[in-house]
Amino acid sequence: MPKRIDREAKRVEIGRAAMQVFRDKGFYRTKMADIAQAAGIGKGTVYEYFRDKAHILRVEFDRYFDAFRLGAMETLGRAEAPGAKLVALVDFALSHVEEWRAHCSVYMDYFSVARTDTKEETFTLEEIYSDMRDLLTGLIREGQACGDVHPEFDSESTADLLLSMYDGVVMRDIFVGHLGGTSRMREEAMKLIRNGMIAAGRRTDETGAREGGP
Amino acid sequence: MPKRIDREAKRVEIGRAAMQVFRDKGFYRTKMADIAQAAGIGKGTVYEYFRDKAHILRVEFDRYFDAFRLGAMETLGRAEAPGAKLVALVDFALSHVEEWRAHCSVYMDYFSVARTDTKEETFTLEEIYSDMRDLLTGLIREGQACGDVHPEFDSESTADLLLSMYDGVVMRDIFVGHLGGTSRMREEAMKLIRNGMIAAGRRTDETGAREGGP
Amino acid sequence: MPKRIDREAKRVEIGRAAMQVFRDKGFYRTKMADIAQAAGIGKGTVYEYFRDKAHILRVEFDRYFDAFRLGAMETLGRAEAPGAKLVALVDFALSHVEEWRAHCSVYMDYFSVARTDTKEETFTLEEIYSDMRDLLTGLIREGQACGDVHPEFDSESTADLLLSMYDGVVMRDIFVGHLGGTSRMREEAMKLIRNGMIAAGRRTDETGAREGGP
Amino acid sequence: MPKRIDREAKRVEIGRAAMQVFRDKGFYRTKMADIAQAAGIGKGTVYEYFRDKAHILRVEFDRYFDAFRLGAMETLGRAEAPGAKLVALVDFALSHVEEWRAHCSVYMDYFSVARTDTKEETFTLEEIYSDMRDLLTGLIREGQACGDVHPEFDSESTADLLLSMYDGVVMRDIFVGHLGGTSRMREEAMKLIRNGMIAAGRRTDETGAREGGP
DNA sequence: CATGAATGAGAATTCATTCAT
DNA sequence: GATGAATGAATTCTCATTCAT
Repeated sequence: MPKRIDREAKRVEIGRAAMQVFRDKGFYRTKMADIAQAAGIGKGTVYEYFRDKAHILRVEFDRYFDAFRLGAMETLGRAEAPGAKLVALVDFALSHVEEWRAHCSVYMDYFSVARTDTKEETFTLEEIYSDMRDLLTGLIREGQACGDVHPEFDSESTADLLLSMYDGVVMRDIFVGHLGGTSRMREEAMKLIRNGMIAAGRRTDETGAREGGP
Repeated sequence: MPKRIDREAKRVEIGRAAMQVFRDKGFYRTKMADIAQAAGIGKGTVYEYFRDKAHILRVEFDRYFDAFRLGAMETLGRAEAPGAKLVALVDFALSHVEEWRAHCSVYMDYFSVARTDTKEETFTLEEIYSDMRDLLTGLIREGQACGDVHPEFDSESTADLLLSMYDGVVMRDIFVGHLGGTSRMREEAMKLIRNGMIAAGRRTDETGAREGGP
Repeated sequence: MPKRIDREAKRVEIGRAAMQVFRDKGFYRTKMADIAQAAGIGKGTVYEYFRDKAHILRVEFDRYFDAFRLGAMETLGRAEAPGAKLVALVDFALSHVEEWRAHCSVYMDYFSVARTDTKEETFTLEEIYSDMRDLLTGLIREGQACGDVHPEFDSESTADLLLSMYDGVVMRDIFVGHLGGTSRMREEAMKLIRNGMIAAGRRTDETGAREGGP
Repeated sequence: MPKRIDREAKRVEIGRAAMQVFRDKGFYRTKMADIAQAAGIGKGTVYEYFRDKAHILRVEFDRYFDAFRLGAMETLGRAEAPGAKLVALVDFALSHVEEWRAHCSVYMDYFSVARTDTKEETFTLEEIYSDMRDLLTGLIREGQACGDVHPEFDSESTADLLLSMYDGVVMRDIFVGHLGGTSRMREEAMKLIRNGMIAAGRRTDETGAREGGP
């Protein structure tokens, strides 16, 4: 039992070290030796914990996506109306980016590896995008049904757009790189969505009232 | 009397073939031999036209960014008011994605290579982002000054957000992959921005009136 | 608990094998694969011990020159008079050629590589030539001052000439190739130098008296 | 007929240009393109005049050795006694180095190529060395027979030694590189040989009397 | 378990040589 | 003849992965 825990702790430690290196040099330019060195262990030892280089990425992003899923569910549970849920979800997603900055910097590489991997390993990517897309589409439809969301928006395309915004913010972080940028972008995004999509008079959510009635 | 060849045309041709392969297999998994084969030429010939693999990417994306810059300038020239310019610019940017789909699919790899390149080659990336950011920031400020744009938006962060949306849409294309998605996302994005950022009563531009109101 | 290996011993072993191949095929025609095969190891393993092909040469000739330097110093320590030192030094140098035949055969390639190397690695060549030239020049001058050496010789040019003789003997070995040639050339060289440079009556040294006479 | 001459002139011109580049970069690092550029012609044109890269070397050194042979014969023709012939020959050989400096710098590469060439082309090298060795051996023997040359020298080994001196002086030039060095080395070499090998009282030759005696 | 020495498949790149114009 | 575009054989070098200790 303690063994288990030690092993798992070490795996996490190696994963963290690897992500750090991926972030600095990019996945493809990172050598297993770099990872081993960063983790302070021998080259062969990495293979005791991960099948191969791509596996590290996979495991790390499984953690990332699991946290995302969990947070998203919690967020949805806390809000009542569809419009509020929608806004809260977007807000959560962008805040998630801030919390997982280390992973975001490597996101593109994960994308690239997931997309071009030849072994047919399962990468969570397509699945979670599909899930989130369905979720958003449903929320928009419900929101429109109850008058929270402007009816002029096409639910599917708008869901795609929101996902794209999320992706874009993730990428942005890689470039601009200075802390705080994401947080402020998130605020603007929230304004944009509230103003642009949510019907006036419904723009209140638990994140904080933005517009108050008459 | 030697063989006369339009080197520039051939270069473009090889570049096109390379982009095709990059799109299919990803930049890092693409071998120079693949490119040569796709272009129907010998392996060594590729090196007659490009210094190395990354150079192909660089040249192709220079073309991409040049076209972007040109189109953006033209777009700005056609609109009058800052708000209209802003909307038109976003509209153009998203339409550019549609036109240059082949490049967008490889965008992430360009990102990755540009970011991690060890030789100190010049990649246009940072420069154009910086330029566009300044441009957008300026437009938002002007728009706010003349009442076109809601004053609650922070110009810099909002510029970043719009750039992120652009990046996100570019990426999206890689995943969803089916044509038309981008076009419909663009429409939703325009609605969102008009509704959310542009003051009511100013939401008309040459792209088409959306809300008139007396 | 990992595999323990005497890295230095293995390095020497690979170096030896490489020199053998260089000798047979010449440096430029030798492939890393040849060296690996000759050393009975894998291609990649060579790179664990040497940066590249030229590095092998460098390391091997560092050993050669170190031995030369050491031997030269010892030789000088054993002789008393300048003339005797001079003669003993030339004698040692030529005997060194015999001992290091394997290296001499590759000497020209070392020359060539050292001279044209593009990376700015340090090759010992210029340094040791410069050192030896100074040493010889000094000895000749001292010898002339004390009457051991004929005064008509210009010390610097004669030092150059003696170095050239050394180089020539090194090269010769490559061509003639049969053992023993060098040894006999050395004898003739000693006669020539004793007769030609050393004043009669001083032609005795510890290497063996040649002319005594009252 | 004029065609012939033009062709030959151009061939010489290309050869000269090639030697210049070989001298600067070394034979192996020189590309055919470098040679073409240095000669101011197209890459393919070089092949109109030379079979391949090694062929340029071969042709150029044929010219070098032809000149050597011719000069040696003339030199021998001018001297009378064996001792004088010997001295004159060595003197000529070293002066030849001075005259053909451009070739000497490339001598080692010629050596190397000649030694390791896989196609079984004829390189003059072994032949001329063998010829010169025989010639020198003969002269020494004759000189000893008539009392010109000290009897203690072994004719063959001494011939080898003299050849080695020649080789060494050729090499030296590559390193030291400053003009004049060779000329002064030659003077010292002549002193050494006259004093060391030639019997007193016979040390006069057409190059100039050195020792008269009372 | 941990390790790092060994490996060889694989990719980039070079460049002598050919040959259509 | 002259040329330089095209080529692919040849070589270097890298690095993920294995495995004996």
